[in-house]
Amino acid sequence: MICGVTLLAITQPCRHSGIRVDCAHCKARLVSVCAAFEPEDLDPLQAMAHPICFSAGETLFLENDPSDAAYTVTEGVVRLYRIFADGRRQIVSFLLPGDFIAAETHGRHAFSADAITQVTLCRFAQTQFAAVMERRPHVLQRLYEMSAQELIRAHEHMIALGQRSATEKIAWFLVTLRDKWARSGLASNEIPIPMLRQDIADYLGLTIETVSRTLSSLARDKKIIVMPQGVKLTDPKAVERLAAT
Amino acid sequence: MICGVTLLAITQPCRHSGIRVDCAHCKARLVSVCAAFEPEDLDPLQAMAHPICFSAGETLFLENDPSDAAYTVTEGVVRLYRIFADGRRQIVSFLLPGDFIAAETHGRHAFSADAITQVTLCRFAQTQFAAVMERRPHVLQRLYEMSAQELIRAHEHMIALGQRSATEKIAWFLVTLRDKWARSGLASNEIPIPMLRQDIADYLGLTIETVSRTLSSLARDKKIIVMPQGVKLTDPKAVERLAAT
DNA sequence: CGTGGCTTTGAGGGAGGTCAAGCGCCGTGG
DNA sequence: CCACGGCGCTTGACCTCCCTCAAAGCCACG
Repeated sequence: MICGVTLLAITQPCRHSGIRVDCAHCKARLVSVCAAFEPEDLDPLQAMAHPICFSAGETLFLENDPSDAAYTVTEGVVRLYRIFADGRRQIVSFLLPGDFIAAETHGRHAFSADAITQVTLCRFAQTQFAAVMERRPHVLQRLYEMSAQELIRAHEHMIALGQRSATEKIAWFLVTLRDKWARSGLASNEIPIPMLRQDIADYLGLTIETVSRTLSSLARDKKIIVMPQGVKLTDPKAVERLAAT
Repeated sequence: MICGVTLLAITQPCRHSGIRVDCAHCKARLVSVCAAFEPEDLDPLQAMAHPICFSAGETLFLENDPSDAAYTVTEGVVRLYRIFADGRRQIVSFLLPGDFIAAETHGRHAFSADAITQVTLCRFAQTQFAAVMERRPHVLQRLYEMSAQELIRAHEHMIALGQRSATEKIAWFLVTLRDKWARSGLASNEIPIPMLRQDIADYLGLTIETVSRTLSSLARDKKIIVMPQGVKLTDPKAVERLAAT
């Protein structure tokens, strides 16, 4: 069954309090900022990490909301986006477990975010976080490296938006999403896709119709199989060739 | 005369050695990483900063070149880009004085860069730079902030590429370029544009013909005046409205 | 079984790409 | 000094890919 992990997450109840933080067993730790803390030195991390939980569809925050915290996604998928007055929406990135949210200017969020599936986050209050970094430069170092990495990803997204055809965009989306899942331990050519067609369209600068048509066309060519909750790459090489990184 | 600054830079001779670093009088200092150093504490900065100079058209480095340094642009304009096997090119950003270059993965440059005008850079050897940051966390802090800021700019570029029409893209390009120049002290509605039409096209995901047609159309509507080395916004409000940030 | 949200598919149109020609500017050489 | 050639830019005509509008299918839920 495809997307077992995601579906499981959706069906679990979402409790907003009373959850214990357990950094030692956190699946997201090693791919997140938290990896800057040694396993035998998790106490200060655990002390300032506060878990929050959102159901699918809930809004984490809106653009321009005052921001006094940073977050690490520990479970679920988040979309980060900006909306125009006329309703156009650009999804800037999909956040998976391990991803860090700190994009803000002058204490306000630069983008809106909401939960695509059920989501759990670790919340770090800005002041505490700053204090910890003061004493542990390598945490800041780690944060900087992650941000630089994120910048490179953003650049590749730009390439996709600016230079690729609809088919290439979809192929690129599938391949990069597969690799992102792999990073959080789900390495497979069966790619869970919890987001709606509209999300994919707004991520790639296309319309839902074009997304749908393109997926159908790839399926007709026996390169993929479209499933209710995701896509299976039956000819990964061909799809990767289309993605043309 | 429009673009006096840029033209001056182009006509100056480019000497590759024998230039003294003078951080105290560097125009780019206050907007770059170097702002993390106090005015009375510029010696360590000056000690590790090595100036390099490139003529218009020269390549600074190519994608995948090993990278053992970071750079700050002190004069001129640089384009950062990636090229595909089939010749498509996406320009990821234009770097102006004060901008910092450190985008790399695993010691290799993630993108290619070359000089659009004559360019001078301050080079910081990776090892020295890392050593300084070790002792001065606030430099790292500054670097992180700049990188986060850059990430936000990249996201806005993505929005431009994904959601905007040709006219909106051009308007956005003009407005943001104007504001970038303003940041390095050249605040005016007469915008120097040292880059070629092809550069603009590859930056916005358009063709040179569309760039040209769109500029002509904006000029016909009396919103701008197209000049040999740049563009003058005759109706800044209208152009800003089109840019629809 | 009906309703509503999401997706797929089809038909037609338009924004921007492609191809091609011509212009303006500048450096070079006769 | 002017003719020539090259490069970058502009403009026009045509075409294509993707968007728009519309309808129908699928599935979950009441």
